[in-house]
Amino acid sequence: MATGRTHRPATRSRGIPEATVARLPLYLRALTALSERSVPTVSSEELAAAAGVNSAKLRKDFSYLGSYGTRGVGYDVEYLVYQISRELGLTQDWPVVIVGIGNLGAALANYGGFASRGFRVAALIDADPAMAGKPVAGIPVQHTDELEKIIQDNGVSIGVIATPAGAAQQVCDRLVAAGVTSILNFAPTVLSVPDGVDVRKVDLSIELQILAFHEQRKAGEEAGAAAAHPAAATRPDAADQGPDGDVPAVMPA
Amino acid sequence: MATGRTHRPATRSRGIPEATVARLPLYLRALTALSERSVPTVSSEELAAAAGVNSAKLRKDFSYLGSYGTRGVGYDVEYLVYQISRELGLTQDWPVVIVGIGNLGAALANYGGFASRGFRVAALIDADPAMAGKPVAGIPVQHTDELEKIIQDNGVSIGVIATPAGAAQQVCDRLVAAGVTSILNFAPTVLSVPDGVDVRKVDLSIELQILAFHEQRKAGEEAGAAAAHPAAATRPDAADQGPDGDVPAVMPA
DNA sequence: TTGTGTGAACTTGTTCACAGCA
DNA sequence: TGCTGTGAACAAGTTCACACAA
Repeated sequence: MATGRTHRPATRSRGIPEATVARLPLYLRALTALSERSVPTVSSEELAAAAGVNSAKLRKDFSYLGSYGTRGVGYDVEYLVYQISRELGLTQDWPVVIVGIGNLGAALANYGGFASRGFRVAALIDADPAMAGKPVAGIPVQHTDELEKIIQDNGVSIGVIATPAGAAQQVCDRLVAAGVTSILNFAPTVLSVPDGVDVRKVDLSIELQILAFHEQRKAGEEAGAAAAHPAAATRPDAADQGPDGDVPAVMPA
Repeated sequence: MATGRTHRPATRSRGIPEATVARLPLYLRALTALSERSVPTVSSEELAAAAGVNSAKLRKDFSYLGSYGTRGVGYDVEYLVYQISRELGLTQDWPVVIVGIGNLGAALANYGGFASRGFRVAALIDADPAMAGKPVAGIPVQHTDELEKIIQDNGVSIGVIATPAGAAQQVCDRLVAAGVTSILNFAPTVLSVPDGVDVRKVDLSIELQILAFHEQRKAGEEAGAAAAHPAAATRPDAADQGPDGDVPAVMPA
């Protein structure tokens, strides 16, 4: 166990590991699907398969939240959905603003999963005066000049930056100054923010480069097993999606 | 990794930790910016600040690549750009297909950073016959029927899935069967793939949920220091971006 | 019997702090 | 002198394996 002291489950579990937090949405999605199919209970094994992780990890993750399962049976789907939602703070409504309504911003505005789970697009903001008033995904775009007012009037604490890289830091500074404390950044730039503000970044080109690295490695390995022809031994049921490090790598000191 | 078996091919000493690989693109971007400003050398301290990490980590990361710095001086920018590019496999050209040309697919197709660094959009594919032939970002959309042919003709090994969740697994299976071995998945679904295929996922709603978790926690902590008014102590140089940060999400099969 | 919950072992990643080279 | 390169300490995350509740 992490902290020496045995913590009380039910209410406030201090210290849920970050890696666990990052997986809760995954479990939640799988559970929601089960819930829609009116499945009453799941075992860690089944749920883990659905979420693409292994079952020991899932059980460990859940143990940080409390003891919500029943030995010999499994987890109650509805109950878990509720507990995880609460833990993630999704039982309340989070107004979100999207800044930068280009291709990507529009895609985000149209993204359905947005609204579905506690998030509400409070406003779309763009620097181009020609965009002002034009509706995107049914929401009229507002000009950057309104940014501070929008944030304050709507009590927005989460902002999404989908501007070009050059504008991102400036937009970020204004968001933060206006009271935003969590930022999801799609611009390919490192943002600097004061303490207490969370930034998460999503970066297409970084993801591709990581894939290229592994791809290159595979190509260099034309010696191993039945490589060479991927089309051949397609066995589409590998199931276990979750763990992250492929390429364990030898690492000789 | 999925099956207990640690697949450890005969590949040489190349044991670059996954966490390091995930940061190399960051360093590369910072270095490219320096290169464009004709800066000849950087210290680990400066480069680390530009990339949003701390300098010890950066030095450790570089040490896995080799000894490319000069003590007392720093790193040669051009040389490092080359070494990292090579390590990431960006000295070759990677043809990529994007499947699902909705809002998001179009945004991706238009994304400049795509082409800039070794990646080339070889084709855009969509299931809607009405889309066929329509140019997006200057590239005509092709129908899903052509998928296998496109992959094979262009030697594509990296595929981007930007379809609705319901179609993602099927598209994935076809991509893999046709020879794709790396997939970047934007659909909110767990994909199952055979061993040897890498999947990385980008999921807006997961990112937002993680932010909501931290946001909720902040709200519950209204006791701490300078609470309530973030606008106050703005100190825009906190530098280190990834506190809990990246949480990549490599999902090998 | 079944499947959760969890100490304990293990693996991976980060930070420290300093030896040693330019 | 200044900054890299790296062993060693530390921290976080994952997996194992089994006691134990239902």
